[in-house]
Amino acid sequence: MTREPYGADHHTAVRRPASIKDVAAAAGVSPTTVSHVLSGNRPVNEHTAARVRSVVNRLGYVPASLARSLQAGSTSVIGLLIPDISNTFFAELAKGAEDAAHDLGYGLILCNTEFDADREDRYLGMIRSRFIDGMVYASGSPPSRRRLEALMGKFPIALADEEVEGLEGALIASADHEAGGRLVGEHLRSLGHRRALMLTGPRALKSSVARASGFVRAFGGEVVERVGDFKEGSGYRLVAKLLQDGGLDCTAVFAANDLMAFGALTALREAGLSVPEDISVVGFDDIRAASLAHPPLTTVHQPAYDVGRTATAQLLQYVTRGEVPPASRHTLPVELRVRGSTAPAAR
Amino acid sequence: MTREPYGADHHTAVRRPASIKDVAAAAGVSPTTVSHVLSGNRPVNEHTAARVRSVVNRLGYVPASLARSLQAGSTSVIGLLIPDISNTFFAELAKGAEDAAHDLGYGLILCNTEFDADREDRYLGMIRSRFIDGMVYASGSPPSRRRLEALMGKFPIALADEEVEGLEGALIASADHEAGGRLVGEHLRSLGHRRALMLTGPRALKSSVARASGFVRAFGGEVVERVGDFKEGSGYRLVAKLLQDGGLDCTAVFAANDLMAFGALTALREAGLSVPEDISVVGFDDIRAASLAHPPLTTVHQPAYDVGRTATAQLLQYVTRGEVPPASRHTLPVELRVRGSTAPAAR
DNA sequence: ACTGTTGTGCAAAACGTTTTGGAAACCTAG
DNA sequence: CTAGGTTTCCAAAACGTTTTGCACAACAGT
Repeated sequence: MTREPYGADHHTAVRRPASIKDVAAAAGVSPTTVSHVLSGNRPVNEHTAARVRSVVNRLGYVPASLARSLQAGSTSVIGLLIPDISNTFFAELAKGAEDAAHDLGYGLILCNTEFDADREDRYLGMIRSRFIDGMVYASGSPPSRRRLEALMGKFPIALADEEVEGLEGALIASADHEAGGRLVGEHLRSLGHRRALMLTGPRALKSSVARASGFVRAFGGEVVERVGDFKEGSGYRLVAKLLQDGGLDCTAVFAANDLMAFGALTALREAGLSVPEDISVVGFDDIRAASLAHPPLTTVHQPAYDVGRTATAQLLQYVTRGEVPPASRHTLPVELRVRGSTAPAAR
Repeated sequence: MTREPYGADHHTAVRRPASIKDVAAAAGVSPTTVSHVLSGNRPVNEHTAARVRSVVNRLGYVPASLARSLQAGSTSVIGLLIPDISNTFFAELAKGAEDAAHDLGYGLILCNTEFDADREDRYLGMIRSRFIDGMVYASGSPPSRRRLEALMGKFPIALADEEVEGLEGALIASADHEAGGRLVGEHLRSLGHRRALMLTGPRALKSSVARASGFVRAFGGEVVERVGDFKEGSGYRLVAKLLQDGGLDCTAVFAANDLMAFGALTALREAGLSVPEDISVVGFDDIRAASLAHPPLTTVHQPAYDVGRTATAQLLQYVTRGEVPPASRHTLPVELRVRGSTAPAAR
């Protein structure tokens, strides 16, 4: 019993697809001509072209993009490296990146790292092996800085919303964190607040530092700072701790992101304080839940979508020309969304 | 003035990377040997191997994965087609898919369609041009059925959470929508509710129908059905309309997803009704905002992550063997999360 | 001395395209 | 009839790997 070269083993096996040679043979022309017919790269006699096209249809021929990419020297695919796609901020950013990529006919590989350095390395390997033409990098787990630095000059990379410490010379698109902090500061000041608690994010992140400094400067009043980790639990713990250790001597809380703000809200509620009557709370990011929460959270809207879109569009501008992008900064405007969690300072 | 072949135009141009030939030449061996050294596919004299490795390092040689893929006949990349990555359900699903892909060394291309048929077509083209080895399909915009059907037998495709109407013979992973509806029915019944409003999703989606039928069967009481579109606005409008047209003659509302439930909540609140005292509300999905809302929403937790992970893992099982997956169904368990939006029926 | 066996490395084919320099045939104008 | 132009198509090279068959040497066992 002979074995067929392809398929027929069982109906589940994938059969060899038609190649350009098959089409050429069936149409009685050379592969060159088939290529020209399909690409329109050079004129072909209309009669021959029609015959080729009919064979293409009959055989269901679709050019192998791999071979095309190999020849062209680029894949029309880029990567998007982020820590956690289930975080709505990054999901929005991804959406913007995907849109920008799609507009220029590029594909986008989702590189979700879960903050895992090995995983990040593996994905960065895709750019070194030239499987992707570029990378939009939005992770910023500090240990990866060195590796990134080595790649930066050789491959097209754009930084989205992360100004990694010590990484100058990069193409960067990010929200105006400083301005966001400032808006909050002005808002609370105008409501008569003079003493506030600020829950910051990790000190290593420039964005985190910028939010805090913008706030402190604009607020003018007294600010107590506590360092969190951008997670709900840390907002809860920091506030609960303060409440327990002899009370929270302030009329407003500014958390450097919404998640921590929610944690703070829970802690305050549990302590019998009501928001915004007793104390005002402000977040940062404007995630979906912010407007749905009770009370709806006053927060700084971050243009996550635009950050992703801008970073990607900028990157592609250079990728399409086969260039490594030069240093440049694109700062996107931020907006204060005043909702129900802030009110005039209690007296 | 002569033009250099690569780079040196300006420091921004990408220079030609070292190829296996360059390495071979520099090490005084054949490309074959270099390949064997790196792949370990055949033994090579340790002395020669060391020399080759040193040249590899010196030149910073990284094999071009494109060429490798072309030769191997597969790219180790699959696609994930979804309508909207910024929807937390799909973001979770994507996370599961990405994890499963990563485990087997596969990359994942994000195909976000925004429910746009053209966009979907373009992405499906990637599988026909064999740029991706398979596709996890989670969109289900009805018009694409025919196209999908044509692909199904020829390329590896898995359906995630969408049992597209009339598309049998597929590999499917989905949550147990029917059971979810049943759980809600039982819950409300046990709280003494006898008359309920059900806000369903589009009739064309099997999942939507299953949620409703499971609910109706288990609830037993009287059910008024209204068809929505899974968006917040439709939940709001449907309830507002009913309230206006002579009152809502029921003690509970079951929305086929959380977003519509939020819309319903808003409409009820605006009408002066309080939840859950006057009327209970239940959602479906358990998106992030559900637990943060006020009152926290009772809902059915859908294992989005597992759906994505299972669909992908199953698909890859066949992809790695070069087979098209056979029909099979993987139903994942669902869980009722009882929170603050449901209470015993008012009398 | 013959026959294997093992170790080592290379040449060439193959994967499926696109691109480029001509060749052949035909036309046109002088 | 010839020089130059057009039209139409093809052969071959190139993209960068992996795989396979083979050659050559060295060495062992008989």
